[in-house]
Amino acid sequence: MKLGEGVEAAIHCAATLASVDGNSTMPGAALAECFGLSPSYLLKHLNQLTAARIFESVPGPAGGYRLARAAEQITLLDIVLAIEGREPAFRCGEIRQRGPVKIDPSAYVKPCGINVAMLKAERAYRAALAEVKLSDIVAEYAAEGDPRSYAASCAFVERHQRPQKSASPKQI
Amino acid sequence: MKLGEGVEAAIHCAATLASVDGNSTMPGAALAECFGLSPSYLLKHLNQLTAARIFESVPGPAGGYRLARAAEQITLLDIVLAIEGREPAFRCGEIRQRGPVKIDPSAYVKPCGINVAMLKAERAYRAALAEVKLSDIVAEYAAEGDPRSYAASCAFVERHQRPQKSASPKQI
DNA sequence: CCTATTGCGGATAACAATTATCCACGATAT
DNA sequence: ATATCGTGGATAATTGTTATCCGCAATAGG
Repeated sequence: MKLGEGVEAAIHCAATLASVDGNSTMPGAALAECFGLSPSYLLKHLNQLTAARIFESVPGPAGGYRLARAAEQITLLDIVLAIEGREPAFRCGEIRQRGPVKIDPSAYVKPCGINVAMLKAERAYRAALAEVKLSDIVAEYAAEGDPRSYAASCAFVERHQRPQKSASPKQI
Repeated sequence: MKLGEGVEAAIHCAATLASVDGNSTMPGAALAECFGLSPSYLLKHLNQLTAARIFESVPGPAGGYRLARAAEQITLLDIVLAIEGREPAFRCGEIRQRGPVKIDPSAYVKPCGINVAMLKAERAYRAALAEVKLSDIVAEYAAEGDPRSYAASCAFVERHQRPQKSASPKQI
């Protein structure tokens, strides 16, 4: 059981975007630089987050990314699912009906008890992630993190964020 | 986030071994046949379970595998950790201190808040798995599963289990 | 209108992990 | 003695992850 590295990058980027002003944006290249990540690969993940409606993207010069909604409305689960996909970690291959023990298919209408237990555990995992809001992460960082580090992050954002002419797009 | 296929195989094998008589054993080849799995690869997983003291192995003809302790004393977490390893799914790469924002190392003595939240969620996952005993899986299968399927499984075990001469090894 | 900047998507390659197979070896019941 | 079985190592086949590149569309600013 392993999460891709993209998850860590995605959450850090989301936390960073949470502190840009109003509807300003931050280019993907700046986010990559901020964490020492390869820009070309990070863009893939930023794309997934945009597709999941967690980020919004603005093309053109002065373009970039911003949060699609308030940090209070984004959970760690949203981000993890956007990067890792929605399929459960445990994939039941129904091996119970693959050997010589296999009998009539009508005997397997009930889901495999093992699968049920594993999925239930994963629901607990996801529930725990859903309880953590992006705003919690940012608040904890501002309150508990080292003040110098926090100031450095804010300065970096200040330096790279770009104000937008048009107002934030209307909600559909 | 994905679990290896070995987990499904391991749990099914454990549940099967739970219904062998006394200190009888069942050969790995029989377990592989039971679920239509490749024998040579399944042996690797059975080995991991033996190393984790969940299974016991007996060499020689009439040898094979059996549970190392009662099914009530084995949880799904035990099995998952034996196969997947004990490292957490989320591996914090400390990317917060990899970009130009990085400052003095003394600013990063506190663990990253993101890592804390992710590890907490995984503890919830493991706690849920620890609550499910192998005996629960077997009992549920006997009570709720299709009677024909249950009978077929029992017959398969009957046919392949092998009684042992010597008593179960003493607990250390 | 032109240009520079930015996100998007596809194609592709480098790399790592998982899955699978095979063989020589030691143990042991018959 | 011999056939059966688990162990461990070596090795391949397969898949997934990580990373890079290039052409395209969008757009702010001159």
